[in-house]
Amino acid sequence: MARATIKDIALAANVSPMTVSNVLNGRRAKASDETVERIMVAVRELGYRPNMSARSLVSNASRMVGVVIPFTETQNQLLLDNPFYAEMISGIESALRQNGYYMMLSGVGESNAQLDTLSHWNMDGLIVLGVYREGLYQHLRELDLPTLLIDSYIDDAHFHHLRLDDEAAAYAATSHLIARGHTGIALVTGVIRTSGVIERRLAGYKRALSEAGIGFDAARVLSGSVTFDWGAEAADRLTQLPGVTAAFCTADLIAAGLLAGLHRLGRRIPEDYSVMGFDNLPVSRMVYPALTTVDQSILEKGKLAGDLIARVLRKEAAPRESTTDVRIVERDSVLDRRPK
Amino acid sequence: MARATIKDIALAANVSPMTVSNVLNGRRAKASDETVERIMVAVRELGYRPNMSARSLVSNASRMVGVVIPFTETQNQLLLDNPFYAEMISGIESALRQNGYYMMLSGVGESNAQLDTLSHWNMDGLIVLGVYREGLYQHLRELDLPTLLIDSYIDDAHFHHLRLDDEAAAYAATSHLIARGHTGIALVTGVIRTSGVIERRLAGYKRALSEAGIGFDAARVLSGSVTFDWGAEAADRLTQLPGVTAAFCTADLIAAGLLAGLHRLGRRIPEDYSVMGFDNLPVSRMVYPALTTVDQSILEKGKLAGDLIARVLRKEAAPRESTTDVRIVERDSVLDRRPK
DNA sequence: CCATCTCGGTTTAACGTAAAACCAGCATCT
DNA sequence: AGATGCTGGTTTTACGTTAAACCGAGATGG
Repeated sequence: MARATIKDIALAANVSPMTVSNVLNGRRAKASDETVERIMVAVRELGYRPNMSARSLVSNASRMVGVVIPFTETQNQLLLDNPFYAEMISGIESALRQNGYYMMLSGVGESNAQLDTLSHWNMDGLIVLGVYREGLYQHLRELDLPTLLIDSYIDDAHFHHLRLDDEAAAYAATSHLIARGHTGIALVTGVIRTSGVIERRLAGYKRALSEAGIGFDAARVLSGSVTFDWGAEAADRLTQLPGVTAAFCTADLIAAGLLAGLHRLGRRIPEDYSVMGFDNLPVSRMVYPALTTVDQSILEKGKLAGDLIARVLRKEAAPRESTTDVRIVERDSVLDRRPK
Repeated sequence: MARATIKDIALAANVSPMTVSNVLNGRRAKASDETVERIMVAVRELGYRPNMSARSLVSNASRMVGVVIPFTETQNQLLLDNPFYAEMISGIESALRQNGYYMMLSGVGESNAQLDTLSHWNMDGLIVLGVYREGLYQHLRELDLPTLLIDSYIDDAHFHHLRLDDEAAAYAATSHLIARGHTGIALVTGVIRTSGVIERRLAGYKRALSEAGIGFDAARVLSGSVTFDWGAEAADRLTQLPGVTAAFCTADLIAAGLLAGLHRLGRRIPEDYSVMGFDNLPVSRMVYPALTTVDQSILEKGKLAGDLIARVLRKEAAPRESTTDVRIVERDSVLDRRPK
């Protein structure tokens, strides 16, 4: 026997299909209690499951939100092995679900093909994580859907934004090190793209130095990629730098690599070098020593993103731009050098 | 202007909608090159995007495979923060995409609600990661879809299976420690459910001991959960055990915790305790010292899973049960105690 | 020379659902 | 008494696509 449809229910409950539809979707309270009861019995007995394809076709909506994350650069693979994205997605999914929406995950790499697949499924809205080439944003605009960009500084009224105050966060982290007596502070970071997150963190780093009367030295900015391997490599560079006693890494993944690299070179942490991370990923507790880091409560941010897009989809008032807070988590990777 | 439909294309190319459909889907080569060309031009000019809802409705298929992972126990949240699942999903998605399928991710917790949502969308097949209560499998059977279970020992001809030889893997790991002169070997593991993965690993551990003439001591089996925190806690228990010089953890996450716990207690690794993990997660390289572990190439396994279900959906011959291989990765957390 | 096949399509109908318009019967106002 | 509104529905139509059946013209076969 094929799956029961709304018509089968109608037949069994002796009403019209439209009444079944109305009752099931809680529209216009146009049904007597008795009718509702008959319908519900039929639904249960026939094991009715709504057909979302049909619903989506006729209503031109899907109750699905597409979530876009980058593909890895080398292989065309979801960047889920980056725990940052993984945690964010958990948060998004959770909030969407509680708002009655469903998540459809898609990676995006060089082509827009995957984005198209999303659009073929009639997404109600989109959440886009991370930074992409400009062409993608053009494509997003053309899809003309409610779209929330996370951690992106694209300037366009078409998009909603969720991000943290990267400048202030980097300022806070650098100041944390300065307050503990460090003056030789390196910045270990990913690629500096214009108009991006890292640029702003660099600005915060500079401001903290400048306010403390420490001169900025471009040689102390080590720029690579947001990976463990780059962190490990950066250790070699860091130890060449005279006068440096601390490193602020703009990602925990980089910091973890730096720790490993410094171990390899026989340096002690935090005695020889203090290290700060960024994100407060689970891994920051697992490395040795546990990382002092900037917590940006990724899970909460993801949930907020889900709530925001749900608000937009319900046509409720929602801010065009939202900013989340940041907080420093002290663990064991930073030495207090101040004289007692 | 609304999105162009197949009818608009038909009008513009001066053919019937059916011909457009046939050309676009490469069915029965029933179109002259010239017609194909005209259609393609129209498709490009009108920016046609297929409507999957309509397609799915009429063809009763979706080219989507549902991927089920557990929710966290405490909150109802995707267990994506477990890098094991994250990596597996990357692999699955990649393979599905290459086979022309799309992935729809869903968490499952206490209720079957989320599984129902999947079924409302007309999934073509399912991939189920991890172990659940029996009720879920009953529900899965009722959905009557091609279903691949990963790492599950449910015995039912209705399902396809993909797993590794857990007994042999644990045997290999334990033997690795024995070969390096260890005789006091603890097993630190998650919850031992009947008919589960861990039970088999326990069996492999026992067999290795027995073949080496080492007596099995139940006190040396520390069972908790597959978390960093349990590993950290287990350090206290481990250090109470007389004669123990090594621990085989059935997950890298546990091993990472154990390392942190032993550091806290001032023990050196591997000098005081050798530690082995399982999975070869990225984190196993990041901890200090880097973990010797059992690599189960999760990404490849995920890809294999995607390929397998695609084969089943194409009605090609596909094995009911597949087993993947395992390999030991030597790093710095195991001491060779054999006399030189 | 008639039957059959192939090519390049067309026509018809249907998938399951919901929006919109409609309607009968009764109660209520004025 | 006629207009109006409410209750509890029903009917009609449409969404975009594809499966299945059909068809005319020319080629092929015996």
